[in-house]
Amino acid sequence: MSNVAASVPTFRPNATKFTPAPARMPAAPAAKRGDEIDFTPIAASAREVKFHANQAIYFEGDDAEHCFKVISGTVRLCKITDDGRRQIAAFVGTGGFFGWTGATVHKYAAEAVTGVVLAKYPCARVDAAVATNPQFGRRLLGLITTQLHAAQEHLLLLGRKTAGERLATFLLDLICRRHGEAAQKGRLVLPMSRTDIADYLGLTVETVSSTLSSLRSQHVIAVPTPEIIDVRNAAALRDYAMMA
Amino acid sequence: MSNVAASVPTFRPNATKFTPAPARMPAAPAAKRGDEIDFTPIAASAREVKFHANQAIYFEGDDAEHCFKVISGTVRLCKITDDGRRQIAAFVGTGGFFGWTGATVHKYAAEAVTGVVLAKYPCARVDAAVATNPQFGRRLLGLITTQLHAAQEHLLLLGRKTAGERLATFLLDLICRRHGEAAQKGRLVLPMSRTDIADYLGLTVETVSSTLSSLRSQHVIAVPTPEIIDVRNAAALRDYAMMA
DNA sequence: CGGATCTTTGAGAGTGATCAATCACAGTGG
DNA sequence: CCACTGTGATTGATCACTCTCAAAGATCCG
Repeated sequence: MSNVAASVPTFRPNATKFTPAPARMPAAPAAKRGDEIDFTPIAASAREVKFHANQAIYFEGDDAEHCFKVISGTVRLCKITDDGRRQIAAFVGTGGFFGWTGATVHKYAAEAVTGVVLAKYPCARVDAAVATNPQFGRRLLGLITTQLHAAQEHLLLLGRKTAGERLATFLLDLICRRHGEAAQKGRLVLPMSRTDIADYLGLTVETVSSTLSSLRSQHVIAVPTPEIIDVRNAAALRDYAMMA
Repeated sequence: MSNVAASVPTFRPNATKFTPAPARMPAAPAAKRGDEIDFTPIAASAREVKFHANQAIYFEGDDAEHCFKVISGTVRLCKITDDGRRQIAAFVGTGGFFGWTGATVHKYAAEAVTGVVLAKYPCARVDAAVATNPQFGRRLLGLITTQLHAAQEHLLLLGRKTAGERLATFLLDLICRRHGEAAQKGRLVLPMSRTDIADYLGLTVETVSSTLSSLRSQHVIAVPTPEIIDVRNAAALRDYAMMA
């Protein structure tokens, strides 16, 4: 099982040293969200680790020794085919949890999108906590269930939506989740590249770019810099996303 | 939130009365699989219910009062857009579990593909069992985690694979899961229609049909009747599916 | 200022969708 | 018994959305 596909850089030596989540990720105090999990039952076994942008956190097929909670930054979870095609299953932002697998190995790779700080927990400890602390197990179950629902929603996007609908849905999702509260309402600061967006939405970079340009020309959004998107007409965006 | 999309029949009055999973689903004694769950902790609260082919079990948005285990037959889990586009997130076969949601409502619709017999469990009971019986919670967590991984694998298929690869992957999956052990190795008895397959794979009926014809003309498969597919060359099928 | 990476733009090509028959089969009623 | 009807599957022609290929522009950093 060749995890390291030829063309996909997972540990770029020339990446910035660490860049602790730059302006892209304002240092807001990680407002508690409903889908966030309380790890106090296993807090003692936590260790803090850091990764810089585009560094691999683990590969698909690696032994599942640890799972992680994002303290700051953004992580992508992805699968890669032998010929290099990549699909990003999810972006995990501050407060998010990933890396849990019932099996002995990880089923997908995890990579840092920005510089990230993570809390690292031994899977064995998590499993033990589940087996002894029903309340903890219940919360973890709720978290994984939420992730399953998100994945199913994404199936609809990848299977049945057009490029315009995908982009609009993506932007609206970001507005809702608001990784790192932007100062102004309607302003999105994207932590990820166009390539990442394309691999998340099942499109090519070129299609992402031209679709954004199309939205821009209709004054639905403005793109002052590539990583900043101002939503000028949220209603039109919702129409585009095929949502009531 | 209009669940009942105009063109999609969810409760056809002219459907066969019950047809308890015909030849399509041989009455094999549901060999225990690893991803099956033991519901003895809440067995007392179970009730057996039946649905005939194409009958809705619940709609997206319905109150999440029950979850289900498949005793016999096949169920589809799907989402439908306002304009009628449908995406099937998963097929659930004998022994499978569905309908669990941490939230108060179901996040997707469930419909019988064939005539099905289900064991029905109150969500509240399941939740209570999770909160009091750590072993049960642990098993349920493992089950949902497996479903999440399956969904993520499907994301790769919908986002990055060609029509041929999708069909090949689908057939190989069926061979592995082998809903109802077919007598002979390599013979698949499809419980679902071409339309269902198309909505599962993010394609149209026509593309599914012509892709199957293409595989047939290359002697990779044989299709004696529309619902029977004999895999003649599994190796070629694996090549098609882009798998090592 | 030069080099690398990322983004944008545009022209052309191709896969899968759309549109339109035809076929196959089961159930129904004459 | 057999035309009639309705549903689902198949096939083919055409279309279009997105990909591919190519190049230029933008930004960052040395």
